[in-house]
Amino acid sequence: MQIKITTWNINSVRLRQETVARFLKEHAPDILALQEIKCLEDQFPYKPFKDLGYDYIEVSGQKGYHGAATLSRLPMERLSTSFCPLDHARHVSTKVLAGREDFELHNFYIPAGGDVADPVVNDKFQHKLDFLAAMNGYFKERFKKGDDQQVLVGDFNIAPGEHDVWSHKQLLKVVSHTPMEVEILENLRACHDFVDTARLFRPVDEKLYTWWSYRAKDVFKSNRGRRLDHIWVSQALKPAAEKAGAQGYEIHTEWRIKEKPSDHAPLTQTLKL
DNA sequence: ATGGTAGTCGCACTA
Repeated sequence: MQIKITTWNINSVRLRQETVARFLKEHAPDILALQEIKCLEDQFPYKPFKDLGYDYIEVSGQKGYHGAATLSRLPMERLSTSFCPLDHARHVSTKVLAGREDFELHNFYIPAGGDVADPVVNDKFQHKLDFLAAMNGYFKERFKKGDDQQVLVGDFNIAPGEHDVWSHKQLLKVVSHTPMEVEILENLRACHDFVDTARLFRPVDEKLYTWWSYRAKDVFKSNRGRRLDHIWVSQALKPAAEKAGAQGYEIHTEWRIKEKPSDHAPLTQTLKL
């Protein structure tokens, strides 16, 4: 069984619902995890996506900001989780029912963290660190219980590697690539032995980006990108990601320059279960 | 070193 999972920070799902529908028709992922939907649950455009076969839709919304939604063609049950200390709508956790190969899918929109990389003077940065700590606590419990089929996707708002940003040196003091948050994210990954699927088949010194600022004049000419969006799998699912081969991981870069694009490109990982 | 853009809902905030 093959499962294609896409994650995409859409920066307003209502504004871009037609773009999303076009993507779904073209790439037909089994699961789409959206972040920054920027609407309430009852404002979410369920119909266009249900019409395309995404019968299972779980939304966590709030007015104007943040918000996440997971759409699936496979049966999926909502899990009740809590990661955000401020109770923002920043995650949707579900259990995907894929026959004997059920797995948990966690769709995250980790706080960006404001401008100053110091939790003492910047509440938003502290919030980001607290959110990461809550993730760590959750997965500790899950693995203890033996629920070891875990997929984590979303906008983590952290580009961990030197080659996950256009200039390691120039971004060392820029929130998203500062040593403290990078270390905490790396600890979270290593502590649970999660696999960053981006680097399964790509060397660590290959530049990979999923986000480019709106403020650039010519996005790909300057190409000042960052890899803020991630798909991680637990060790139990590593063989499934490996079986998909190098083509199993794909950053859909061209969607960053479609008409009225999000500032993030969609990102896909295929699993062969 | 600075400011550049986008979205929601408004005249501010978040990214």
